[in-house]
Amino acid sequence: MTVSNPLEYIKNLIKQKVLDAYEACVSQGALERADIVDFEVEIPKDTSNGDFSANFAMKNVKSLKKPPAVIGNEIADRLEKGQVIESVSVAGPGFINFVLSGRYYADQVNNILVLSQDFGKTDIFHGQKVLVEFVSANPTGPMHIGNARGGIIGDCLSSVLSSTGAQVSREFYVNDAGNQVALFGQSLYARLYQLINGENSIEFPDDGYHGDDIKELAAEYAKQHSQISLEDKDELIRSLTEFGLEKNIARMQKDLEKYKIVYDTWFRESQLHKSGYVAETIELLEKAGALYEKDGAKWFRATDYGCEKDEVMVKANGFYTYYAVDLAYHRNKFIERGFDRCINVLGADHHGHTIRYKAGLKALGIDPGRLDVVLMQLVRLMRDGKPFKMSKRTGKSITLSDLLDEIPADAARFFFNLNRSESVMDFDLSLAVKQDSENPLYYVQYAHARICSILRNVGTGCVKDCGDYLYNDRHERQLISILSCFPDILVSAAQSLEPSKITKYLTDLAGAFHSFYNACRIKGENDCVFAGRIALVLCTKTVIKNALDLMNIDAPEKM
RNA sequence: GCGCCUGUAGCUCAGCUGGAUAGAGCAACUGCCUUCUAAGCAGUGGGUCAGGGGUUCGAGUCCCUUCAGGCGCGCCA
Repeated sequence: MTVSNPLEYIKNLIKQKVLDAYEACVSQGALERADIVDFEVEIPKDTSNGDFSANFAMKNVKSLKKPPAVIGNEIADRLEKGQVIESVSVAGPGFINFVLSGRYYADQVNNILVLSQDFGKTDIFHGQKVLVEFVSANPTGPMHIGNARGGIIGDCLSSVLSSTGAQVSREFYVNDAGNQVALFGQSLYARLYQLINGENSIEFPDDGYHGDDIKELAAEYAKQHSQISLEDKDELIRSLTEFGLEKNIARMQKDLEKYKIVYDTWFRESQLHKSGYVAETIELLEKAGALYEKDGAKWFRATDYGCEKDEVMVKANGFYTYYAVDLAYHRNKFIERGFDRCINVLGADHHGHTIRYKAGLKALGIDPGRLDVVLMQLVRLMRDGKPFKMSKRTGKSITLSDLLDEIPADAARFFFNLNRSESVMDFDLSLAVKQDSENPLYYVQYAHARICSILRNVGTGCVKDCGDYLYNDRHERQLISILSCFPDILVSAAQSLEPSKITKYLTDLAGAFHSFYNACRIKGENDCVFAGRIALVLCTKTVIKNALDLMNIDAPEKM
């Protein structure tokens, strides 16, 4: 028998044993019968107290009308020991502490060996069709460091959700229409004009894109088109825009690929316009009576759905607002493409969108609970401990492409997934470029390489499981406990939409392995110990590999 | 002004949805390679969990409040 989530399994088992013991207390008159308050079985912070602890006694002080220490002892006296539970004690304010047997630890190891590359997978979100949209940078310029963070959060979150059984699609939403794109075209036109007729021949639009990438695009266009007519401005802008967008989109795809992010779909905003889907969405709102006209514009009664103010959907000039298009896009995800759940990874500067999206969905008759927004605080760029501004406008920012020229994709992937997304992140360039032990990725990868080296040196023999070995060393037990948590970590990461739990976990796991390695020898030990420890090393290798695979980071055999 | 996020060791951050003496990494100091990878391990020092109230057996965690920082509040996207 294999257990996909051993941590959950053992917690439930202990919980049941406690309840059984309580029944025994009742039938023997030691405790009165009462409605039991739900309690938790947890791994104590300080494992010298035990492998697991239950807070049954404290939770039920009121219902059982006895001090927690008394309740704890009555329960502990009647707890059935055996294959799994080695000893029980009561400590502190009334915790019932459990020490588990060597057999239990051996079972954990064998379970992982059997499940192998499937260890970690669960089915809590089985069958759920999920769309994760992330990065979605404007195709009007290069991607910045913030996109690097959003990229790994979205990508890794997608993998985490897959591991829990969800059917996940990764999507990049390409804003290839609208005001920004028009401005992009005008900027390109101005640069091309200047290129042909001189720097001061035409005024550059005030709110245009000032970056050097625009100049480069214009120059490239000039090189590829021998006949350029500046007279037909509209046609030229159209052509330039198309040229620029395709170049930029292709470049983003290339950069993201280098960053090891592969999308299932690159969804273009323009197709929502072409197919009339935006218009259709507005009509639906109209029919639902959620719209009204004011000052020549069409407004959505967002205040009826929990927002602070109403929103313009169709501007007085007849164009749709960004919000209207985005709402149509979300309707498309849920209705046209049938996703059960959609997750957007957004920069924290967009946090105001969340409530508006949800309001719009509600008005369209779609349950807003099906949309989740992961807000990611922005990355603050530092150099030598001092912050410096980045701006797409001035074009002086460090792009994702620049970054990946400096540091390996794996290091960047690990680094940007180190902190939970809600925390602001300082990114010190001078530090990140250094590829030394300050990067925690190497700590983790080193553990894997070290394991491979051990296996090369001592061989695995014919070890298929841990044999008769019972794990009694505290380093072994600590390592096994952490290994067993892996599926539960993935579940927790999926539920909280927080993929940084994986990097945290990997660091803990690597630490436990390094400690074990220093405390316990393998080579030269008798056959029984040898088999047991090789089995444990194999497990560790499997779990590190599974976790790194999940993050799409290389697990090196040598370092 | 209103709203969202953040405040934990010198620095970067965890803290498992309320549990035991608040933990890691980096930096500092002390030990450990003629034995499986020292990119490692073991140990020491370092804290008013921003401040103040409250809720209860019990608060870094929940509520209120003050302070500090970040970000939003366009017929921009």
